Amino acid sequence: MRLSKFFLSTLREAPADADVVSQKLMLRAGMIKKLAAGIYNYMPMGLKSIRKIENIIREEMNAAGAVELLMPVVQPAELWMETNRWQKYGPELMRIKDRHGRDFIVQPTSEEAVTDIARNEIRSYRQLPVNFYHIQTKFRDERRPRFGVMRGREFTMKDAYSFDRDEAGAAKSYDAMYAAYQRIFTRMGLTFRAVKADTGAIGGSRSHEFQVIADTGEDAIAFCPDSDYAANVELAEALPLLASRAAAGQPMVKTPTPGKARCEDVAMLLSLPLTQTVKSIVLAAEKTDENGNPLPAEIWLLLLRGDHELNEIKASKVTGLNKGFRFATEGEIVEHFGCKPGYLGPIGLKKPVRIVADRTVANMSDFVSGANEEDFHFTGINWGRDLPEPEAVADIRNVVAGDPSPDGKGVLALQRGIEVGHVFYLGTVYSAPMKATFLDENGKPQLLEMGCYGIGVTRLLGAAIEQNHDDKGIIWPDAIAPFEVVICPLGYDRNEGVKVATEKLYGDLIASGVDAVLDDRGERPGVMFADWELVGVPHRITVGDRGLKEGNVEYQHRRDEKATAVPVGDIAGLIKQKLAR
RNA sequence: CGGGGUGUAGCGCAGCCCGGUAGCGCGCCUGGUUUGGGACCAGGAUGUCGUAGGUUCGAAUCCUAUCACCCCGACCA
Repeated sequence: MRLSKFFLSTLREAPADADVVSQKLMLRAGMIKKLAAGIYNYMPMGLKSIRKIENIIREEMNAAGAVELLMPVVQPAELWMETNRWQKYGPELMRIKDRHGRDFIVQPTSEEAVTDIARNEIRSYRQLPVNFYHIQTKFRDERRPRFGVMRGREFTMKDAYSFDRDEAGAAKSYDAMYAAYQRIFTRMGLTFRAVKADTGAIGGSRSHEFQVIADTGEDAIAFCPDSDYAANVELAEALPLLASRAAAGQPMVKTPTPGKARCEDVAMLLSLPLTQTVKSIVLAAEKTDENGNPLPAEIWLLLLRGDHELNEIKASKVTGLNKGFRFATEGEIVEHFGCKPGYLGPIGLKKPVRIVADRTVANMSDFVSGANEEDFHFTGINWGRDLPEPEAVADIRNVVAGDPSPDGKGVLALQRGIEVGHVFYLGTVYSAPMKATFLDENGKPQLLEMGCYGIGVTRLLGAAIEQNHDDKGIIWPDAIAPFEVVICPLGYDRNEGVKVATEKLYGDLIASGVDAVLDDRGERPGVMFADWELVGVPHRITVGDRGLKEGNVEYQHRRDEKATAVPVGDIAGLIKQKLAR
């Protein structure tokens, strides 16, 4: 591609409303333009990378046996009513009406549409398994769109849906997709990790997220450097840090702790380690009577060690809290504890509450907790002696670095990631309400077993940049760079020698299938270098009069400090070698 | 959704308090000189000052409404 036939529009300064580095760089490099909150134009330079991402995905999906089709962006509400998602999805689901007043949605995902296809088209077990996918525009009306294309409202997603005759088949389909995803992100040149993820209401163990590792990621990942254990912190199991409970060694004492509402402050005041304190988190579970009338909320006290954090997803799996909960109001807290937040604890309650201790807390002894009296804590608290054993002991905290790995093979480390893919076993959650069945060998209808597999195409663009940039701009991995190579001729418009050598080189590269761009603007070198470093093309060849006199051009990788001289005759070969062609 | 903030040229910003008919840098256009890290000189174009009302002789500036956008919060005892 000659730049004069393409379109490049860079900015020296990023628009003021850009919040993350990938968004700033994409805007500055002219890859995207914001049209509205969370809605972007993809400019030619951005689209080039997107197409490369899509093609890698497409090739690997096809190789894994999936079949591409295309389902519409606008879908009838009736389909979404069948699965009850019309009611359940909430305001993120964009709802529109046509001219007749009929309800439609703008698809955030396509389970309904694909299940509708499946129930109409799949009649026999002989047609199974099958995996349909498409790469299509999605819309989710995010509460707060941000992070550029990483959490936009409109975005492109590859979503695949497998259909199998039984769970064993679905497991195979799942494994095939898992393997395909490994290949896809590897080919893109990204550092990533497949982590175990929450399965929500569906349960089971088959759910993995593919996380691109980046410090700026929204998700926290726990992994074990000594094994292959990796899980989203939402899910990562926290083992008890105390194997057993030590015998009580102190009497329980009410201690003044004026103004010290946080565990850290109390520990410091009393010169105790933070690990000797217990924090109290009060939740409320709404209750209704048989007729569905609201009853007073049931109040729960969750106890965590002072240095630990509540994991709400884990809490939501505790029996009694699994129907939904919220944080208790201050009124509810005062009513049950007789005290304002800051000095709460399990001892001296005004009204009974249900108590859940984290696994570690359950094995603590001589610990410190609020006294349910403003400006007082108890020290030397012991289970069984000073208060009854907790009603329930559960894993309700986030793991922290240094925790033992759940597989028993070392300790956990934490890192941050950007979720770019998710593979998920669905079972019959869509096929059942939509009555998507096939006939088995005995002519009996059976529900289709499903799995779904998503890749955020446009999010990948941002994630790749978050992972690969420096203060000058983007540094694309070869496979998803808008161009693989840029040729910067110095004096293209006025030096015949440079022009001839450049044209020859450009012709050679194009003929070898290299995706090269020739900067034929005749710009000054500083302008060209700055632009292409911003855009992030990984390989640069500089053709200048000075080098040509020695028979050389210059090669510089975007990560190289300096250019190296390469004989004119060797450069095309060098590039092909670098690109592994 | 709650709180805060901002809307002035393609981008970044000043002007607003104290009303008098809009400016700076970058970019863009023309000509010239330059040409190995975002050149220089000269000339030039571009704004319904987010929108709609109101106050006023006069509104970017004051008032009201509205829209858009951004930030923070909604993991906490």
